[in-house]
Amino acid sequence: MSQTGSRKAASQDRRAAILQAMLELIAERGFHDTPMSMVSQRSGASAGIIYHYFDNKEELIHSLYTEVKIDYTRALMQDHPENLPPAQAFRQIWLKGYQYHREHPQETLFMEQFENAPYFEKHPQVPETEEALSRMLALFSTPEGKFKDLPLEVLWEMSLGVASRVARQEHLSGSLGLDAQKLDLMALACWQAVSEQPSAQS
Amino acid sequence: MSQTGSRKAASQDRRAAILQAMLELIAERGFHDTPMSMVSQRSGASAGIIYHYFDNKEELIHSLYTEVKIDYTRALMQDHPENLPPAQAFRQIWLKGYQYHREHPQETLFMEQFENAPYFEKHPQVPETEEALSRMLALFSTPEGKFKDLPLEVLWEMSLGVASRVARQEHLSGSLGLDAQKLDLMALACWQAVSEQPSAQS
Amino acid sequence: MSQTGSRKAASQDRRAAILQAMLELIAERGFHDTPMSMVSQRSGASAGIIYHYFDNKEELIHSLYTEVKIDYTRALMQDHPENLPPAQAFRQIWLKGYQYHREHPQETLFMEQFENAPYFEKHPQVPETEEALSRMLALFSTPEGKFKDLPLEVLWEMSLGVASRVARQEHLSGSLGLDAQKLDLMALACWQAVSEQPSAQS
Amino acid sequence: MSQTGSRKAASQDRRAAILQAMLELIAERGFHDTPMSMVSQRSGASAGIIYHYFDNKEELIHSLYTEVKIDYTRALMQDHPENLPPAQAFRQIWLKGYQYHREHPQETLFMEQFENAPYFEKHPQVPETEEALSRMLALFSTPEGKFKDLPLEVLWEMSLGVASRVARQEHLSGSLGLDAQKLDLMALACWQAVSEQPSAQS
DNA sequence: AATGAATGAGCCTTCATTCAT
DNA sequence: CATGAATGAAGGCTCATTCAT
Repeated sequence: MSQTGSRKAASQDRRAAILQAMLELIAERGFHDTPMSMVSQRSGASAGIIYHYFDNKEELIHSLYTEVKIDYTRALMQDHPENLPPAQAFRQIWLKGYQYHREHPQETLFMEQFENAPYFEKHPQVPETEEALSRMLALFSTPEGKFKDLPLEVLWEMSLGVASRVARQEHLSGSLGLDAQKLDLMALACWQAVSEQPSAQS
Repeated sequence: MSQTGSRKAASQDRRAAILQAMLELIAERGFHDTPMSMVSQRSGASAGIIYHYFDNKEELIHSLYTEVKIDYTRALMQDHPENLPPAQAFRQIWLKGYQYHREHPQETLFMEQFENAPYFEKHPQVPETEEALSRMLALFSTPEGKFKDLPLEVLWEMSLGVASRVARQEHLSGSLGLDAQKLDLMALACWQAVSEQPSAQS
Repeated sequence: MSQTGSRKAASQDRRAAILQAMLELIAERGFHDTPMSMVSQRSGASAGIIYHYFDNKEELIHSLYTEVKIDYTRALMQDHPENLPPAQAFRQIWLKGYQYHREHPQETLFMEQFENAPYFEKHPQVPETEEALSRMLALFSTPEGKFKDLPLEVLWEMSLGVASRVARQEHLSGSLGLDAQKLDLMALACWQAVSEQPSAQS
Repeated sequence: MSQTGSRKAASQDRRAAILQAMLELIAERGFHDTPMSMVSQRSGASAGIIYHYFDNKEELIHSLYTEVKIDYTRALMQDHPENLPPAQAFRQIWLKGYQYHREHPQETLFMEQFENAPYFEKHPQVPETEEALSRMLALFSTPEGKFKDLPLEVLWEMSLGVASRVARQEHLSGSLGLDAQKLDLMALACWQAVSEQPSAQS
């Protein structure tokens, strides 16, 4: 059984290596400039065996997306502070999102590409993400701090979407000079955008 | 001269037809799932003649990007209101941006894809866009209304970037139920994000 | 008539320009890397009009070959010395051949390529060449100086063939350091090869 | 190991079949009238697999040239007689050269074409050929028999160059009626051309 | 006669996927 | 399970030739 165990482990390693290779290559070159032969080479797996783990290239990419999305969601929710005023909670989550994207540029580029690719059938919802999202939302439906009355998608774009895109731009074009103070200002700006402001209308 | 003129006109028509076909197809299928043969078919031009108008596929796409970008910029600046309070000016521009994206989903999808494609060398700056951008910026460096002290790229993502991405999502996933009131709220939210707020609570 | 004459002259000029362009381009790039469009460009003739002068690319090349071959033959026979001892006559002709090839590298490269191209149907004999050849031969069937009893083609390769190939090599690889003395030695060597030697067997 | 061996053998066979097909086709039709699809068909290999063995068409042709050149060189040096008077040694080598070209018309046509093709960058020296050439030269720098004081390229054209071109002509235009006696006479003629003659008449 | 835009067959090459070993 | 040679359908692009103007 220990043998079976190690075989299984080796198998999981190989699967992971393939996913990792695909992730790196897509970030570097894009979907279509990433031939399976290159994934094979980079991952150390033979061309044939990849089709043992994944039905085809498309399915491999969908699997990768699911894994990355879960990883990202976990990062967002990790060490989640309980009992914090909404503004603070938002700030922390926003900063964690930004940090994730900065520390995982490949994942960021990949998600961006994937979500922009019209030839990929709509990816099924990732349950982990859905659940985390609703947990997050609950934090911001309190008397002390509410979101504006806008669709969830819009709120997302105004907050974590901005974090993602700014982090991606920083990665691609070098630094934008965002120090801790500027990051705080950005988190605040997003909070001002999504939250009900005391005396809004200028 | 009328003969030369009509020949020129026909030639321009064909060029435009090719660009249009490429635009539609990229929006529908993406760069790499758009073979030149399909562009040829859709545009009614023969496969060979495309290379009379464009050096190669890549150059065709770059040309398309330039044209679309200019078109978009024009839309943003059209009927530009002089002597408006910054908050109002911002609101108008934001709404025009949003409107453009809603009315030009293909252009929107295309720009998004193009700007996300790692295999496209940096496209040369489009002068029209640069100029419009600086004209816009001038509107928001007044005592009555200033932008937050954040890089231009960040401000863009928090404002017109949001308009683009929300419009794109609406196009892809059907309506998000954004009526005029919600759009106003969104424009305001973006303004709150990018502008210096009177008493920013911590 | 003067108009007709000048029209005819212009027409001939154009024809010549086309042939010249093709000659240059083939020498520089070879048959197959010489598109008709390039011939059109270099010659200043439109793509369409070329087919007014020549049936197709192949016929154009055959016409060029005929012209070049006649030109070459004329050069060989020009100022032909009468009443010279065979050895002297041979030397003069050989040197004229060599000189032609040095002064006309494009023609030389073209003839070489043409005669080596398996896809060109056998070119019909050029009468001018045939006639010149037999006039030349007559010079070397005298008691004082005879050719060896070998087929004409062999004698050709041992004499003017060598001149052609050496001149071509010099052109391609820069100088081989062939001064007047060496050229004389080469002419002599060829004469020794083709002529009956007094006491041959070493 | 026998398995690996046979796989290797099969692989070598296929490589050889591709080279052979290319050789035949170039001899029949020339480089540019030999599409890869035809090489694929003639060799029995699929179109794609050719690129497993060779980077591209050009590299395939260069590889072919190297192989043919080595083969030719081997033929020239095979059973090389030691301690023969230079005139005899020359005669033997010349005849072997001629014989090779007669027995290998495809190789002959191919080499001729290759060496005449302006679009092929200079092929890297083939070491085997270089070495054989210098071994040959040594035979003809003795008191009893010397070459004329002419560049090596010239001597080559006057000797083995002639053998090649005559053999090629015989192949293309049928027999020139060259029996053993005539061949001996040709070998002698070439020797007379390249060697210092006792009393060279002017 | 002259132009040059247009055609479309064909070329070289790539690559997702399969399958004999 | 694993390998990697093999397949063959495209894909981007070229170019000899035609034809509307």
